[in-house]
Amino acid sequence: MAKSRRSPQRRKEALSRESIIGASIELLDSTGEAGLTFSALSEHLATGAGAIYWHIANRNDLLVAACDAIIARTMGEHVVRATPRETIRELATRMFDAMDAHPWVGAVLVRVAGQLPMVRIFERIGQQVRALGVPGDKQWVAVSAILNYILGVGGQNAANAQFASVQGLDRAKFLDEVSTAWSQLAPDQYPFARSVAGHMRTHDDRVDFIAGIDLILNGIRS
Amino acid sequence: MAKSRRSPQRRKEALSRESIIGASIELLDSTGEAGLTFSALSEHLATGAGAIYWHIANRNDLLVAACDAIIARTMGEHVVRATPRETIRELATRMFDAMDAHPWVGAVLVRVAGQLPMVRIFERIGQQVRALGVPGDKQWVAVSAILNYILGVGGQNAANAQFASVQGLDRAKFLDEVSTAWSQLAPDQYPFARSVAGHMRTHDDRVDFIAGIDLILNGIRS
DNA sequence: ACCTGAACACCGTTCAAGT
DNA sequence: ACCTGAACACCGTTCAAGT
Repeated sequence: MAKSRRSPQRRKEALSRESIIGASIELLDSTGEAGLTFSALSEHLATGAGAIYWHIANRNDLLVAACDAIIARTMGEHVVRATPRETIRELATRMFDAMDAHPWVGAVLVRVAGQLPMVRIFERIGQQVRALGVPGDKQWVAVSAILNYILGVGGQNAANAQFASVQGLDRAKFLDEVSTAWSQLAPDQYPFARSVAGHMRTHDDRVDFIAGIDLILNGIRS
Repeated sequence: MAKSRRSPQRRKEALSRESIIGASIELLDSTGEAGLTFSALSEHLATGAGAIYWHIANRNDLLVAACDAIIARTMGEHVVRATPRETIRELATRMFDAMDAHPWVGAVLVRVAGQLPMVRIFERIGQQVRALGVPGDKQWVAVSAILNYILGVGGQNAANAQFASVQGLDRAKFLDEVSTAWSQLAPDQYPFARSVAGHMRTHDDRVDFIAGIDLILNGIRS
């Protein structure tokens, strides 16, 4: 009110690490990992390309920060489950859903070994593995098995999503194509791949993912 | 002999897809994934950059082909083991060793869902899971669990190797640094990560990897 | 302290021209 | 048919100059 003049739509608020990360996530969700360029990002933020470097170190830093923002959200919310086993299932399912909603997360996650986003997941699952009563010297292997399985699935999902989007196919169409390709492999060399080609066409990724978690949990128990 | 003149050292034989893939693998092993550029590769092959495109479609095609060459070698050799379980352990161990010797393979592998290199591994493990007596409708989940675990570990190893090489550290020094970082996390937020920080410093990746495979195999049996 | 935007070095890919 | 190498479009990052 005191201000005599305001631009009709304030074009931007002060740039900040948070606003940059937020814009990056939007960009990553809509255009994939390759879509996160400094020119697209600076346009999105109505600023110069170089300005971004005042707040972040480099592109990789930005990618990890964006990934960590998703993971912090995903792992942050409280879990209300009766048993450690159910809690682990819940956490794993959340991870699946997060990587499904943001396919680039899976791809980034597999390259940030030992860094913050991974530690968050590791910690959360680790506490439950401990609560499960797994002896101390077996906890590392148990948690690693669950975590690496999640990362593997995440990477694959990211690859599927990227491959499908490059070809302009939706997910179902894409899986259908892969399934067809597998069913046409040489019968003497690829009998197993052929035999499960049909399953790939009809299966529910999410259900199979959780079945895999259950399988590993059974292995942990024994 | 009929030839009047030969260049003292024939600078190159005819370019071929195979020779390009071979040179790519050398380059990838020595300089990592970022080191595979068309300028480095064409220099290595004593040819022009554009010539390579006569034999391969693009950089990604080349990366997948290089990866597949390693996987074909790794999965190709015959396994002489008494039981399906031992055979799976052997195949998984080979994968670990291959990804350890060629860290870029893990990174490439997680992005080629459904394509040839992955199908090779899938098939090989699938046949053994079938031999294990797993019922038909559970085979997909069982194989996926093993495969995704391997991919997860491979991705992590690739990330570790790349991170370590960027910082000019050897693997042991690098793990030592991560271990120290984990042990300094906030005790109330990261009790589990802190508790296993010591294990990370001393553990044998390969041994723990196989322990994870055994854990999954136990889950499959139950 | 924070931002601008031109400049730099480098990259994958294309393509007219050669053999 | 296969190769050359200059040209193109694009990228992450830097930095002198502004406010």
